[in-house]
Order: sequence, then structure tokens, then C-alpha cells
Amino acid sequence: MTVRVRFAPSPTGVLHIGSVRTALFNWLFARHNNGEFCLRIEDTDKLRSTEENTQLIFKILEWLKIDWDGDPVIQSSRIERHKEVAHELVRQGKAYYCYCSPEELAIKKEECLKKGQPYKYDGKCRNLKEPLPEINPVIRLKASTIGDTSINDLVQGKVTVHNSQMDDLVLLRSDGTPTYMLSVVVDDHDMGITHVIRGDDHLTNTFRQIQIFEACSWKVPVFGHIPLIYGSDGAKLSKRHGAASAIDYMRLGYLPEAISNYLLRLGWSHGDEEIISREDAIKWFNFANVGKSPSRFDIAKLQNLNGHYIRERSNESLLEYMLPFFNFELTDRDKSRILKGMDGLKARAKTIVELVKSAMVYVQAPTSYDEKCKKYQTELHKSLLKDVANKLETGEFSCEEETLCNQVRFYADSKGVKLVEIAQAMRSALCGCLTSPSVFEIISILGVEETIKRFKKF
RNA sequence: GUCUCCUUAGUCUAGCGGUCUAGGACCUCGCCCUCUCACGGCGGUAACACGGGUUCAAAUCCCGUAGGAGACGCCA
Repeated sequence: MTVRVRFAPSPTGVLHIGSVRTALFNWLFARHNNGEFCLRIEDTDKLRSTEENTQLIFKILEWLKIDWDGDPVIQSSRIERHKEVAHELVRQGKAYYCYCSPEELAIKKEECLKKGQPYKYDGKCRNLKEPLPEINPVIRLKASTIGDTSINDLVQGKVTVHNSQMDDLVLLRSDGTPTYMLSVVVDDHDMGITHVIRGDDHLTNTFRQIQIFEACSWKVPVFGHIPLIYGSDGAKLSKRHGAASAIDYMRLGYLPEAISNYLLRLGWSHGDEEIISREDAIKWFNFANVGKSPSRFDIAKLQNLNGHYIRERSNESLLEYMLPFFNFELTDRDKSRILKGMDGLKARAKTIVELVKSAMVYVQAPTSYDEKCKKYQTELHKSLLKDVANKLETGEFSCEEETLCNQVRFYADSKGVKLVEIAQAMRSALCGCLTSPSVFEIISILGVEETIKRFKKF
């Protein structure tokens, strides 16, 4: 049997980073087993689903190189099929029309709550013989209430729930539209899904869904419920924690390979391996090593990984990746300067946004100076800068990084000042801040003319 | 409240009864490198939730307790 999995996000909001991990695990499991990874857009909540969110799902998956097999299934296009299944179940006596009004049920629910009892639909309409006029009924499944249902979850192991916990869930709403529970089961069956891998917030739903599978006499797939991702405070990861959606991380300048590596290691491990290539991830991924306990999202570790992957990328590919982050068009001269200085820049950046910011040195003279630069604007520093500028202009000082470094070092000695004094003054003039790659490297890339211009401006 | 699940350092985790004076990574701290900041190198602090069992032996198995999470919709 070939493995066939699905990722089924709902476009009612921007794709959550936790969903991305679910997609990744599904994808890795499929690729590891030479199986298929399908995509299904669960857009049955028409009010809240948007085309924009749907497009975003495609965009993020493509960005992360999580490719899907076949065309995505749009769940809303399958509503007629879902309805048909519900009506068929009624014909077979496995489901029934229920005429209870939402108000009526709300009252019953409240009563239960008062008594401290768990609420379950009481099955009032289960054995109704005649339809009630002038009321649009819902269709409910006749759930089995005796015995228990067990699953052998890929992650959670054997989990058993007593059927007495279950009630007759709604399959079709009073307006005739199918519920999520029904749609998922019908689609998973029709798509030939063999393994349902999803967040463990669905674990308890699983038992109700199994009852639908069984009512239809369909084969129940294998389930794997992976723990959710929480924020640093242990609460569900949300905007409150900074960024919860995948697109945020993309905009913040995180590389797709860093995101995948981070997400993979969150809740899964392969011994002491930390840096894991796609190839190895496919080779090694399994559910035996997926942890059962929820994990917290740690931005510092993501940043560390991102820095690693920035350093690992070629200078050319980094430049290309950076281009959209500039809010203007770079000239060829800008590009060539950045490329030359990239080694020095990428060792310092944790995100592409930081990299772009630091690369501005090679694009334009500082427009303002940090408060800390003031320390290097004394008369002494000015005269030192003037000297260096003159020596550069006359050609006494070389424009080659190493030679210049030695020459300035020698000059500093002769003046009886520390190299750091001159270097920091130069850095202030060149970058407008006290943090940058080697000033000698910057000068060698910028050239004499631009260097002197910035010295004078400072 | 009911049901289900979880519990190794601040965080992610290794560990599947003896090899654990508990390993790795991030964070943090110190040192080295050094024109700044990084990168890199070296080193340090820091954990088996608690209480009972089982066993010659328990982080590892069992039972409680505590804490945490999720699910209990005509949302998905």
C-alpha cells in the first residue's frame, strides 16, 4: 500500500507556523515512504475563508519547497458529495433528522453546566417517526454509545475513549451544508488518504470521525497527532508572541531552510543532529522520534540557525534573496560592492533584514550618526581622519585591505594613539555606527573617492 | 466540570533497567582571536516535577499527587 497523506489547512486566517510544521511532517513522511503528499483547502466556512489566504498557503509551501502531488482539492467544490453521504446514512438508518432548535439545546447545555455535568446531545430526535413540519432539521449520526473506540496513534500510541463519552454529532446543518466532521471524513476517504497526520488538537475529534468512517463502512486511516507549538510562556503561539504566521517569518528575513530545520527539530530528533539537510531529513524522518509533549517556540534558536544558513549560502544567492528587501532598485555598482563585502556582512547577520541593513554601507553614505559616534568627533579624531584622508588621496596609503591596515597601524603608532581610536573614528564616518565589518575592507571596496567624501561629511 | 494527553537545565532535546559523576544544541557567563560587532575556538553555570512501590540495580517499569495542555459547537 502506498502512503498517501494530506495537508488540509483552512484559509480562514493566515497560515500559522504550527500548520507549517504539520505540513512539513506530512511531506517528510510521504517522501520518506515514496508516497504522495496531497493538499486540500478546507474552505467550507465561506464567510471567513479568503482567496488571499488560500494563495498565501501556496506561496508559503512553495517557498519552503514543500511540493504537493496532483491538484489541490478545494473542499467547497465537494459539498454535494458530502450531502449525498449524509442522506445515504439517513436512508440506511445510521443517521437521523433532528429538529431540536439551537435555543433549546443551549438551555439544556446550560443546565448541564450548572449541575457540573458534561454536555451531550440527549438523542431526543433519534427515534422520531414523523418529520416535524416547518422546521429545517439537521442530520445527526447515530453514534454508538456502548463499548469503546481505540486508535493506535503514530505519535500518541494507543488511546482509548469510551463510546459513552460520544454523542450524536451533526453531519448536515439545518441550512443543508455539511459540517467539518463529515467533510473531512468523506474527503479523506475519497482521496484515498492512508495516514492522517495533524495537530493533536484533533485527537479527540478522531474518535467521532472514526464513527463516521464506520457508519459508511470505510477503511479507517492510520492517525498521527503531533503536539502543538506554544509560545515562550506556554500559551498557544499567537500574534501576542511576536509572530505566529509563516508569512511573518518570511518577511522578517528568515530563510526557508532555517525555518524547516528549526521546525523539524521542534518535537523530533535524530540523536544529537542539529543541522539537518533536506536529504537527511527525508532519510531519517519517522514517527518513533516525534515527542509526545508540546514544545515552545524559541526565537533565539531560530535566529541562530538562520545565521548558520545565511553563512552557508553563496554570496550570489544571498544577494538575489536580499533584493526584494531593499525598497529601491540597486545599481550594478551597489550590487558589485555588496558582493565583494558579502563575506564580511554575512558573518554578522542573523536575518536577511539585518543583512540588508548592514549592506547599506556599500550603497550610500550614512544619513545620520549614532549617538555613540560623538565620542569619535573630537579635534584629535578629526585631525587623524584628515591625515588618513590625505594619505589616501596622495596614494601614500594603499587601498588594498591588508596593506592599508598595516599602514594605518604604523601611523597610529607614530602618533602615539591606539589603532582602535582611528578605526572607530573611520567606522563612524563610513557607517554612522560603531558596528560593521573591518573598516579596511570597507575602504578597499568603497574606493578612495567615496571614503574621503564620507570622512569629510563626518 | 468531564474526557484524553503530557512532565529531563530558561528553551529544544538524547536517554528505551546497569555504559548516567545524565550527552548534544540554543540562551547565558568567562577566556582566546580582534580595528568595533559578529564569526570561529576553548571552558563554566544550569535538569531527571513530587511521593510511594517493583528490582540486586530506575531518568528509564507500575501506582498515586501536583502542574501543564487539548477536546467537549448547526467553527475548522
